[in-house]
Amino acid sequence: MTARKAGGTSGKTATSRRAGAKSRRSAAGHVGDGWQAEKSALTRQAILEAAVRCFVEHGYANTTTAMIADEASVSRGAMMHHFPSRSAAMNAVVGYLHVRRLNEYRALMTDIDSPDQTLTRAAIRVSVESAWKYVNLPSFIAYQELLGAARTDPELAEAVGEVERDFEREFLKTVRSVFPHWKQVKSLQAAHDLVQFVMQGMGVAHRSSNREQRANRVIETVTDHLERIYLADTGEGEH
Amino acid sequence: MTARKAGGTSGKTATSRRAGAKSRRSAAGHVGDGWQAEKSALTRQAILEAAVRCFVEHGYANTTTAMIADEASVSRGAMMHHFPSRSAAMNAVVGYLHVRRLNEYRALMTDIDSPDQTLTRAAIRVSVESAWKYVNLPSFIAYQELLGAARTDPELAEAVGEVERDFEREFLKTVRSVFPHWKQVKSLQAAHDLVQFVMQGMGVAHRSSNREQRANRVIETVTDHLERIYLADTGEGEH
DNA sequence: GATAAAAAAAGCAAGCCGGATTGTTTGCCA
DNA sequence: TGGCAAACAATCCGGCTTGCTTTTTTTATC
Repeated sequence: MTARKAGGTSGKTATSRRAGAKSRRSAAGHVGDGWQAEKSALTRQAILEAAVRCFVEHGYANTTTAMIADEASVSRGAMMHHFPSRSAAMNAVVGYLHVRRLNEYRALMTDIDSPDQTLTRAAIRVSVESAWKYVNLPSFIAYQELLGAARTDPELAEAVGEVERDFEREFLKTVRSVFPHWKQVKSLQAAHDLVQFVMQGMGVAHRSSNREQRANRVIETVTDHLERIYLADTGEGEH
Repeated sequence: MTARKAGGTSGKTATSRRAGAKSRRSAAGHVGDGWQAEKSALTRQAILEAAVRCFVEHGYANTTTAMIADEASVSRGAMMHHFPSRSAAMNAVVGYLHVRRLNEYRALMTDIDSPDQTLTRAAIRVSVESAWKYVNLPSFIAYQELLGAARTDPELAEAVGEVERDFEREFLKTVRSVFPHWKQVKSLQAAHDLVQFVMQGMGVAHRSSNREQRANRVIETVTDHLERIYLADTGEGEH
């Protein structure tokens, strides 16, 4: 804060001359208030995206603030300006990833064109495959890094916990909108949970042997299962 | 890689390796025989166990060598004597955890007394619940920490990858011995994969809301599924 | 009321410092 | 000599401070 003040008084003459030159532009172009803020927001965004890339490549713990700044092509000072501390940046990434992976999941899910009246096995399968694609996305991997770190970091845990509730709610909402013919909310929730946990489990099982092959088999199995549940839900199985 | 050599094979049998080096001593004075080596092995063990506790409580990344030494009640010098570098210790922990969680999983699984001729639904359910218990064990959590770190740490990745193959093989072997009546290896493998991934997924989903409740529901669902597969395997479902 | 000068603030760059962590070295002891 | 203890050196990272440039706002003057 003292630094702010000290910096302000300096270089007045130079500033004044230039300010004169620019004021014309300001009057003519009427750029208005915002474009500094806009640029700022752009830098912010760049930093957050860089952070995600760093998480994916180096992991949460190995990601330093300097690394992020470098990846975002901004100085450490700029980084510091936008996020006064490392944890501030990390918390911001949590929020950024929240909306990003929500969007990406929705994008994957709404690719499924489900016939209006009935749910085909093909549609179920595509949705399961989408979930698998989802957990292989950078945004998921980065979020997983945060989740892992949050286990032993109270501050991060709070930030993550806060979005987690919202996330699950939105997640389920998306699924329900994609599968409107699925009547029982209860069984849909159960099905959704199963898929999510399986995919999450496969997602974090990086070093399993034959990962792809086993994933495909599991996808097949889960599709079978979902189809059966679905038929029980709409068909004879009710109650 | 040099660390790999030093610590790699060690995890499983610290004593045996050391015995080789000290053969003359063990040949000479049998009472004293090991006592130096034995004490050494004891310290080693204490360090490894302390490391696991640290992983669980603070996470892999936040665990320092000093922390481990303190938790194990040994000096940093002693720690350094047994494991010349941090990574050497970490690689050793991989080996230690490998045998430990194998044992723990077996212990959980062999608690299931399955009737000799047929597999009851109750037995299936207990096995699924065991898997759930398993992923909540400290050894699993610690291993998960290592797995996560290994994603971006080549050296650790090699150590983990090495035991991972063996682990999966032993895992499956255990399941087959518990469920000898399950005929088709293929479908048993698929079932086993499903259970493992689901549990792993739930295991790492620390911050989910209603975790316990949802876990129970998933356990129920998976039990249903397994029972059906099993019946298809042994019963009408040809082969 | 318009306009130019001045002040303030915002964005950004770079250097320094303290703390933490790791690995080394030296020495002690049974 | 093997097991171990403690001081030591080197490194790295995060946060703080300082200072410069550009933009926005205020103020004083015509």
